Amino acid sequence: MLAAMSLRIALLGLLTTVGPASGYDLAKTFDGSLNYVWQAGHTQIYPELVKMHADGLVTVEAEGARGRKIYAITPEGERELRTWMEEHDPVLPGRSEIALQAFLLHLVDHDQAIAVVERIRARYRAQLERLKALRPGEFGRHAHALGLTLARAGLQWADTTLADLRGD
Amino acid sequence: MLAAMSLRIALLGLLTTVGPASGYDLAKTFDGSLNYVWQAGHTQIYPELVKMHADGLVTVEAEGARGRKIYAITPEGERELRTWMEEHDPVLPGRSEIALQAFLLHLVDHDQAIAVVERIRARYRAQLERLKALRPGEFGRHAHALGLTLARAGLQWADTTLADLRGD
DNA sequence: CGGTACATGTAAAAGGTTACATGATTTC
DNA sequence: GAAATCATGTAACCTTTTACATGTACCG
Repeated sequence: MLAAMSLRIALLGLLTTVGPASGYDLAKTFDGSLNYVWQAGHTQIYPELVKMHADGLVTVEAEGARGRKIYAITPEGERELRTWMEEHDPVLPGRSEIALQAFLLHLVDHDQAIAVVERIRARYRAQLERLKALRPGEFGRHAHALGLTLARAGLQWADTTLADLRGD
Repeated sequence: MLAAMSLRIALLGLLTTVGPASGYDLAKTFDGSLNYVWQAGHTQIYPELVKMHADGLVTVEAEGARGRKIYAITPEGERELRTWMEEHDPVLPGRSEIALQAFLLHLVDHDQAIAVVERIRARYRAQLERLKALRPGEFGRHAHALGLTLARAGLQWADTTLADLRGD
């Protein structure tokens, strides 16, 4: 069993949380709230559901109009999900364009550096606003709190850095 | 020109910051400090340098012992790097195993939830310690500050969440 | 009957990881 | 002369993105 497969876990988690759903539904949910913690488009979700079906983690519970297929999690899928939560040691994101720009700030001149940090600030600001606008429950409560905390921290860094750059 | 290509930017940034270097050197630097903002192994770096050479962004300045090749950034490479810093709107990391576990916390029982958050806490703690141990200058000053701020925020979330879980 | 939302897919390319492979130089 | 480090690479595989492709049902 591979270490990654987080897309699988996200799908199994959604099926457990919201009950049986189609790939289309799951893609919408990704778009609406889960996308703050894990992103995936329908072109990744549909084939993955087929593989999960082959692996016995989900079943096709019903087929509706327009070829709609309703997937439900199986006991084996539940076991896989629980095992991952209990045993998987999560890794910190190892790539961040924002952190890379921060890292390379010294390579651009003073005014450009300010512009870069202001762009980063706007990103964190937008993230914070989007998270604040989410209805509670639309997003896992603890993940929501984590997202808010990290967005506020990023914003704080941007403000401190701008003050530093301007007042030198 | 594609939107991503951040590995290229990271390599160009390093060549500008530390001067001409071999793929081996660059891989070491990735390992030592840049890895907090962008990760890449030598198997990704070597072929990328070859492509960047073909695209005129770097030159092979010298060849040393053991087939060592010293790459230097070209004016075109400098232009590419500057353009990215000036124009690229950075995106927030869209996938986090930590956030995914936080999102799915409600699916495991109380004791397991505490164990999950403690594991996450240990991750942020280790990150914070590693960043604090870095000699200043070994890591871009602003990226270092951002890393510290985000690690402290994650730690804070973990502490708050643990208190919340324990005192219900 | 035209537009929007529903619903599912495939294929090619890009980005990233793991395993394999080779050989030179230095240090003890 | 054995071990560690230097130094570069390839191949297979997995993950993710982008572009292409198709057809159904509902709403006005």
